[in-house]
Formats: sequence, structure tokens, C-alpha cells
Amino acid sequence: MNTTQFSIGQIAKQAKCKVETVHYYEKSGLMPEPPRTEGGHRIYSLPHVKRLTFIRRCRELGFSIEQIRGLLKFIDEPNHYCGEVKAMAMLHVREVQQKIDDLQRLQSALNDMVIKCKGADYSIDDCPIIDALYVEQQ
Amino acid sequence: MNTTQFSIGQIAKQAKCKVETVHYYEKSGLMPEPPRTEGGHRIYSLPHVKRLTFIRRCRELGFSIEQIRGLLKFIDEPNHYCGEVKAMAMLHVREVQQKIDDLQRLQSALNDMVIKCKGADYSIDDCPIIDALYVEQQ
DNA sequence: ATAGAACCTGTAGTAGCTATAGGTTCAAGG
DNA sequence: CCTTGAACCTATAGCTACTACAGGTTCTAT
Repeated sequence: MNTTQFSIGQIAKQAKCKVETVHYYEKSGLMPEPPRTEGGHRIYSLPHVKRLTFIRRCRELGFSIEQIRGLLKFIDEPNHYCGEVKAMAMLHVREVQQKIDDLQRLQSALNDMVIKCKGADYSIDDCPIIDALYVEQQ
Repeated sequence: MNTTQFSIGQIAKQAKCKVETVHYYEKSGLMPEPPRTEGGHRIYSLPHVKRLTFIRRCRELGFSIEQIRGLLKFIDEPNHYCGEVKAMAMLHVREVQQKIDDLQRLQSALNDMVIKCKGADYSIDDCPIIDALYVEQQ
């Protein structure tokens, strides 16, 4: 049995976020209020580290705090099942793909811009970069 | 010579943003304070439409307001040249590519999650989706 | 014992809008 | 010409997801 304990600074480091962000997640109800030392410092253990990591990774995946709250319900209320999580994830797969598509379209616009703009010989009035961003798209 | 004039609602529509956003860009100094009617309504012309479209497209490309302020300096101060804009754009190309890479990594994590999670037969304690988000990455 | 790193709470600030309130002006139809 | 209602005006508050700061306390290592 692992009863290793961690300070807020330690779990923040492990989950790669800031101490203030952990406070914020606690205020938002995503992280529980953990036990404290005599002096009032928060004491965390491994499940907390996992939970915080889960939250941070979800944020990276583009889930909003509200969506994460929804996902965490499946953990906190064991009468829910994985199928619902799967449905949420599948929904999210589409959203993420949309973001990728958008960025790729924008990326090639930028690349075009860089290629078209020959360097230091145009005044801004007919700068291809400025023009590139005014051109209508689909 | 084209002297067509537009209301704020019209340029917002053309640039595909909201009226409030145009107000915001004016407050932020990205859009100039245009002439007004007797009654105080803003009067825009084609250069404004182009400028607003440029700003909106820049935002789509992920440029921050500050970065756009920098780009607009090249328009507003004609002693700057396209080469500097090109440098900024090239810098941004790398940033956008990073975003795409991140999203694609996350996308395949999500896809893995959806595939691994068999549906309604796992309690959350060993839900592969939750596990997928706790696994360390590179 | 003491220095200073890390922690505590609470509040304010950030970006980039978006929404609301409460009023004025404009344009089109009768 | 008059009226109605859409569109405009300013100013302020609210939003998300943090981040930073102030002013104080506790923990840890020497």
C-alpha cells in the first residue's frame, strides 16, 4: 500500500501545472478539498496526482472545465459507465479534427504568404501578405 | 473612385464578426475612429472593411491582438517594409505547426481512447479512457 | 535558532470578447 | 410627413481559465 504524501507544489510539478491552478481547480470543484497539516498546508496522495494529471491532460485535449466536470462525474459516481465517457470522447474527436483542419488551412495561407512576399522590396500598400489576408476564402 | 460608405453593421457582416467586436477593436486601437454622421453613427469605407477583414483573418491565424498591432504598424507607418512582415509570418508558421502537431498527438490519444473503451462493461475504476489520460507521454 | 522556501487566503488583473441596459438615430412604409 | 422598429450609440458587467500580487504563516534544512 502506497501512502506517500505530497505538497501542493509537488503535485503541481508532477501534473505540470501551477500551484495557483490547483487552487483554481479546487475552487471550481474539479479537485477535492484535501486533508491538511496542523498548520493548514494541503496534503495530497497518489489519487490526487492522478486526478490532477487527468484534468490537465483533458485541458490539453481541449475539454472545457464544464466538460471535465462531466467526465469526472463518471469517476465520482460509480453507477455511471464507460460507454458514456466513450460517447463524449467520440464527440470530442470530431471537434479536435475540426481544429486541426482549420489550423492546416490557416497554415497553408501563412506559407503562401511567406512564399509570395519577396522580402524587403514592397511597400505595404501592395504587400502580398496584407493582400493574402484580405482575399476571400471558400 | 469608390466612395461607397458602410455602417458598422455592414462592415461587421462583411468581415464576419460582431458589431461589439468592431467596437472592441476600436477601443484596442486596431481600428481607427471613423467619421460619424450628424447623429453620431460611425461611417466606414472600403479601406476600413479591408482593415477589419485583415484583423479578423489574423485572429483566425492565431495572431494575438498585440501581434496584429505590430503588423498594422507596417501599414500605418509606410517607412516599414514587407520583409519585417515576412519575418513575423515565418515566426508564426512555426507556432501554428506546433499547434497542429499538438492537436494531432491529442487526436490520436482520443482515438485510441475511443477504440480501447469497449463500451458499457467497465466500471470507471479501470476505464481505459481515464487510464489513457493518466499515462505519461514522452 | 533562524533563514528562506513554500505555503496560506483573498483579491485584482489578464485576453478577447459577449451581453445587457437604457437611450438615440436612421430608413422604409403608409 | 409621420411613425415604427431596426440598427445604432455609450457604458458597464460578465465570461473562461487562469495568473499575479499582497500580506501573512508554516515548514524544512542548516
